[in-house]
Amino acid sequence: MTESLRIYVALRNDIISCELKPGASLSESELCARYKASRTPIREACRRLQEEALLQIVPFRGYFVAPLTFDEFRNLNEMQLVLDPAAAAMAAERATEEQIANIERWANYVYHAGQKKSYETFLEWNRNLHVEIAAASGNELMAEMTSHLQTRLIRYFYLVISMSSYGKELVDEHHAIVRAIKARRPDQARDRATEHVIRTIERTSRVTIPSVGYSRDAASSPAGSTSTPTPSRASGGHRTTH
Amino acid sequence: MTESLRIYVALRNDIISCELKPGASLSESELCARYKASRTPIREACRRLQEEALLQIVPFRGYFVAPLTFDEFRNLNEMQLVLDPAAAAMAAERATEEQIANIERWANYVYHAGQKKSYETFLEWNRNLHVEIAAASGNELMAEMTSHLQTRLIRYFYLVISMSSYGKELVDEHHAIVRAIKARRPDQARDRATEHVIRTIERTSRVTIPSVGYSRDAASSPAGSTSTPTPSRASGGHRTTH
DNA sequence: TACATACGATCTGTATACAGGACTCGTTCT
DNA sequence: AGAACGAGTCCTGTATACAGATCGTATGTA
Repeated sequence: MTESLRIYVALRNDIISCELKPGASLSESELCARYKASRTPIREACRRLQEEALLQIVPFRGYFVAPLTFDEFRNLNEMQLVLDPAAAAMAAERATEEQIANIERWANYVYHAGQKKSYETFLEWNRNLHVEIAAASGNELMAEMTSHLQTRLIRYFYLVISMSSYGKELVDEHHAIVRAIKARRPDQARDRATEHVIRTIERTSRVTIPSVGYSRDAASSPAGSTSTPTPSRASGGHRTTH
Repeated sequence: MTESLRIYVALRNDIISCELKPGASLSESELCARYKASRTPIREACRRLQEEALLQIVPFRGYFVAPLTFDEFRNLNEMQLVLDPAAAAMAAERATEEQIANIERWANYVYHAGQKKSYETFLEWNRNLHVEIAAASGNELMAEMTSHLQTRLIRYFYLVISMSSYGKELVDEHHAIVRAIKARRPDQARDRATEHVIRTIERTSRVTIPSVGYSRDAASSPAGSTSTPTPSRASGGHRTTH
C-alpha cells in the first residue's frame, strides 16, 4: 500500500492547495507520468479521493478535480455550524490535558499579513486546531467528520488569499474557544464555537472571490484545459440508497 | 464500473446484514470465488467499503469484516444525537412537499412482532426514514453523513433481533418527528428527534446482545475462522493528518 | 523439550496485457 | 453548406502476470 498511499497523499495535497485547479480534467496516463507510477496504484488513490469528494470520476470518461461551488461551500459551512459547537462542548468535558496543550499550540499561530506562505501555513494550523478539538471530543467519528469537512473547506480558503485584515479577530475567536474548553465549560465552548463559525461565514461572504476555476453552480469549468467536459454533479456523487 | 459496483453492492449487503460475520477474515481469492469476479474489481469494492468503515484492510495481511464494538456503537449514537436533531430542524424549514410525503411513507411501516423478515424490513425502513429526513434538510453533506451513520448503525440492530416489544413506541416517536416537520416547526422537530435518539439508546442498552462476533473493545474476534489475526483498530482507521 | 532460525507456501501490492466504450475527425448525403 | 454517419484513436474497466512480504512449518541446537 506504500506506493498507492504516496500517490494519494501527493495528489490530495495538489488538489487541496489548488495546484491542480478545481474543475481540471485529468487522465490516468497524465497522473502516471506526473507521479511516476503505474495505473493500479493511481486508480486506487483516485478512488479514495473520490470518496472524499475531492475528485469526481465519470465512468469511461475520466477524472476531474472536484469543482468549487457556492452550493458546496454553503453546505460545508452549515455542517460546520452543526459539528463544531458540539465538538467544542464535548471537548470541554472530555479533553485530556495533553489534548488541551495541543489545542493551545495550534491556536497560537499568528501570521504575517500579506505573506502568502504564512497565510497557507495559517490555514493548516487552523485546520489542525479544528480537527484537534474534534479529536478531543473523545469521539472518533466526530474527528473523522470534522477532518473531512476541514479538508474540503480549506480549498476554498486557499482560493481566497485575502483574509489578512481579519487575522486578528479570527485568532481572538480561536482563543475564546480554547479558553472555554480549558475552563471546562461546555456551554460556553459551544457558544464561542457557534459564534466563530458564524463570523467566519460572514467574513468569507464579504471577500471577493477570484474566478479561477470557480463555477457558480457546478456549471462551467474551463481551467485552461482544452475541451473540459463538465460532468454533472449527480453522476459521481454520494450514494443515498433508498 | 459496473462489475466493481455490483460487487460493492453485494458485499456491502452481506456485511450489513451480518451474513458475513463481524470480525470474519476474508481473502481476495475467497471473494473472487464468492462473487465470480476478478481481483481488480474486488479490490476496488473493498477499498470503498473500507472508506465506509465496514471493512478493515491490513496491508499485506488481508481483509476483515469490521468488528462491532461497544465503543463504536456509543460513538455512532453520540453522532446521531448531534446530527439527527439538526437535520430534523432543517427539514422542518426546507422540506419540499414531495419529501414530506416520502418521509411519511417510511414512517408508516408497522412490523409484525416476532417475524424476523418483518424486523429486517423494518430496519431498512427506519434507515430510509432517517436518511430521507436528512435529505430533506436540503444539505447534501447532512444526507451523506446520516446515510453513513445509519449504515454503520444498522449492523448493530441486525444483531439484536429483539426490539419486538419496543416497536410501538418507536413508531410513535417517528410519527411525532414527522408531525413536527410537517407542521413546519423546527424547534419541535429538533426536540422530538433528540428524544427519539435518546430513547433508542436507552432501549438498545437494555437488550442482551448475542456474542456473535461481538468484541468488547476491538479485541478478540474469533468468528469461526481458524486463526483470525485481529488487526489493531488504529491501522486501517481514519486519517487525521496533523 | 523448548526455542530460534530458515525454508516454503500463500497472499497481497504492482505492473501490464486485453477488451469494450467514448470522443474525434473525415466523409458522404441531403 | 450543414448535418448525419462511420471508421479510427484514445482511454477506461477488467483480467492476469510478476514481485515482494508475511505466516506457518520443519529442522537444528541448547
